[in-house]
Amino acid sequence: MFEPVSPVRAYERVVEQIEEAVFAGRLKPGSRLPSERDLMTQFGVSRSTVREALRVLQSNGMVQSRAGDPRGPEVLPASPKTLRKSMSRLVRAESMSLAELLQFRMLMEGSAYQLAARLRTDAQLSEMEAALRAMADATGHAAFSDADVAFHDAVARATQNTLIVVCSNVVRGVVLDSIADSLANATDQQALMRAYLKHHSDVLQAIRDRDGSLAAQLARQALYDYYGRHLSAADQNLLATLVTS
Amino acid sequence: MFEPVSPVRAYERVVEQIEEAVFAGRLKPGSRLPSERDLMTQFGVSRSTVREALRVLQSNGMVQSRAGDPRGPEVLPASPKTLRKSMSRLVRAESMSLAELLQFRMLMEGSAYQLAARLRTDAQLSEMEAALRAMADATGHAAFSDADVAFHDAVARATQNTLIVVCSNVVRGVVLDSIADSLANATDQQALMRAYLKHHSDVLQAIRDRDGSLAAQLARQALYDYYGRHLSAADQNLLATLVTS
DNA sequence: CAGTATTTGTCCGTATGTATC
DNA sequence: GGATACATACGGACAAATACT
Repeated sequence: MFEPVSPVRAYERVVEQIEEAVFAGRLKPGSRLPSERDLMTQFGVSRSTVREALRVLQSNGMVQSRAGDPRGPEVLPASPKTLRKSMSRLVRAESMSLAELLQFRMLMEGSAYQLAARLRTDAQLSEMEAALRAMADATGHAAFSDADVAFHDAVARATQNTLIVVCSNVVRGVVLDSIADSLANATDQQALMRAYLKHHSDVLQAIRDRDGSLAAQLARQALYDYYGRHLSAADQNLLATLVTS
Repeated sequence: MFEPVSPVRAYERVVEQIEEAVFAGRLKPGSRLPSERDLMTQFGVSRSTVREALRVLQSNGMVQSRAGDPRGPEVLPASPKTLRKSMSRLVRAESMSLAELLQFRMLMEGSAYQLAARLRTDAQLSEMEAALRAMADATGHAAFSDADVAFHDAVARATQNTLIVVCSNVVRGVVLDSIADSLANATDQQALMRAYLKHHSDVLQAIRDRDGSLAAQLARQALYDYYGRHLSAADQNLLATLVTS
């Protein structure tokens, strides 16, 4: 019948009002909020309350205040930064297994590559080719990994879907965090890198030909070959069936 | 040669330390933080600084303080609530379109249904059948929607992948947030619900038969038919090609 | 059940470092 | 370089809310 009520703090109402003004467009990105002292009088609350509200808004990536700036706190444009932060937090807290992460990444990147093969522009194709050359020219593992990130990022951007870009980015980062040391200490590192490079070259050709299904399958295969060794036999079998799906 | 430095506020360092303790498992969900006065002395900062840090942690869903509780702020378990909040924010700020959201959901649920068709147990199949019956028996829109959620959740759980469960849940919630009013005010609501129910029945049969590809395609088709009307013609064309992929 | 002690929520005042004009 | 206004951080204070005895 009735809903339980929770007391609404003063700082929360300040947050709500400023949030609402931003969403309604009355406060555009780049514009400035009144100073903390002005906000005190406008909201009729103390300085501490205003500050707590500003800290919350800052933590959510909506405003940014700098000490001594007479123009007041800046209203920031919406960005997926906080989305990435909260997703990373969740992944870390849930302590998900590497198999789950890798499975998710195979599904996600498979879809991403399929879309990218259809929607990519010539300029984006050039970006991917440049990243692939950087991978081939890379001497150390760090440079190779950076170029790899650039390649995947170019593909994700080609999908023109913010969520795919962010999710791919986050999951890739978490996977790397989990087994970065294993990769760096691999005995047959050179052979792995060559095989990985070959995979990317094949994928790129599929994207060039706008063959989405092939690109998706090759992308899943590359992930499986590169990371699958770190899984149990049972998990390897499960993921192997995903490659050709 | 040198990296640019940005001043690190006192409250941020407090946040970092508490966050790190939670991630490292030294602070488990349900346990209590020291009182604000104890935190003052432990961190060597003023009470305002401690409070700003606690507000940030509370905004991120990691702790919860209640006025007058001598046990101190409670450490909360990880929850996808903030993930959903930040994603909704991006949509409201119009830096992410409904088309992107729906596209992502079609990819995600397609993969989920494919996996679920392979991995589902008989018990999970029974859950889905029960949810489908609840949808058929539902009188109002609210009950119908609740049963729909239960159905999708049972499918997501059948994948045995936490990330898929969470992401599906979050994206579904954000989509509903965006167009809940449009759905509730639809003139041909009854017809929509009947068509939606028929789709689910077909999908369930595919899951029963362990036909992953068919289940995935039917799931994408259901989403397109149910939500596609809210998109522009160009976006509809793009998503239509996704259905049969 | 009531009293008490503790904690949070909020306010005020002040000192200090900083960015802009 | 100086003046001004700002954010940062500190300390003290009181009322409301909560838990425990």
